[in-house]
Amino acid sequence: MFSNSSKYAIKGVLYLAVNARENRKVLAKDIAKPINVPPHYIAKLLQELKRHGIVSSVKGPHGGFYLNEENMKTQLMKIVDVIDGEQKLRSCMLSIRECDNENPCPLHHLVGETKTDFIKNLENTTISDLVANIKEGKSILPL
Amino acid sequence: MFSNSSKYAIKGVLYLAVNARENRKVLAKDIAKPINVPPHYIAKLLQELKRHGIVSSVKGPHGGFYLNEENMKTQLMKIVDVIDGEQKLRSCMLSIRECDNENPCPLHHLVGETKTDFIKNLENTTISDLVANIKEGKSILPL
DNA sequence: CATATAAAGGATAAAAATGTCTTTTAATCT
DNA sequence: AGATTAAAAGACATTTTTATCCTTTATATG
Repeated sequence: MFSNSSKYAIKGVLYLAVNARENRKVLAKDIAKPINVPPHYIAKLLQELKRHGIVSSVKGPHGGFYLNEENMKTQLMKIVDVIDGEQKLRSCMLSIRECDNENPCPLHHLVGETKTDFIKNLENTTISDLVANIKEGKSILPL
Repeated sequence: MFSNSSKYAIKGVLYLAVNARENRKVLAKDIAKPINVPPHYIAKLLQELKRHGIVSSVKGPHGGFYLNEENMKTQLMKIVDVIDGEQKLRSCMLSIRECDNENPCPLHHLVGETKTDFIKNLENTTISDLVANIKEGKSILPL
């Protein structure tokens, strides 16, 4: 569906959403174990996410990563787009360029609304939505 | 969603379904161009599919690949399973082992029925179903 | 039976994804 | 200012996926 890297990125951001705040930053190396991702790997991904304004960070003593109020409003799609590129998700099941509703490839109807709905969900769901679900017990940690 | 290799495999099988029969076999190298897949690559994939009884082939003069009646009944899921492994498709969006309906990961509900439906479609749809759709003009070639 | 044909199989190469390590830069604290 | 901390950046290593090439085996045909 999407790459390991995107999964890692989402897990990292979600971990920050639950465990970090501006006055309670988390070090890259302390995120790695709880979300089950190699330390240097998650560090790289968080750097990239920071560059795109999806997470916040401060260097030096008492530094680390966190999400501010604005970051919490990030759509899941934004994360996937930064890491994998949105196109990867939207492209035809058989990678046929001309495939669309007018010219559907042989698998097009098999996916049908399904895929469109999924993408809409990624666009409409924010990090804080996911956190809300967790707090309401609708979904669970750990990652 | 699934790998390039699976896409190639599906395209190859579909091409055979439409263009080959036991008395009209197609050479591996002649499949490559119309489905837009490297010649040696599709040859490898067809070998693997043959091993699993998904396509038929004969060596030597007037040999080549084709689908018999039985092959036409292959479920799409079978192809994906042979090439990618079914598990890849079924696994949790965040690759969390314990994730299921009782212990849903934070993305679980986002996919919801959607993914289950898609997998059911792959299981219920056969090559001849896809060919029928093409003949009825519900989906289009080329690949 | 010899020869040509085409898949099968094995080895290798290239590219992309994943993972690790080292150095540099920025912030904090004494 | 100097030392320490931690992210940022860049280089490097490994693994997996994708792609190509060469040899072997099976089949048909003259």
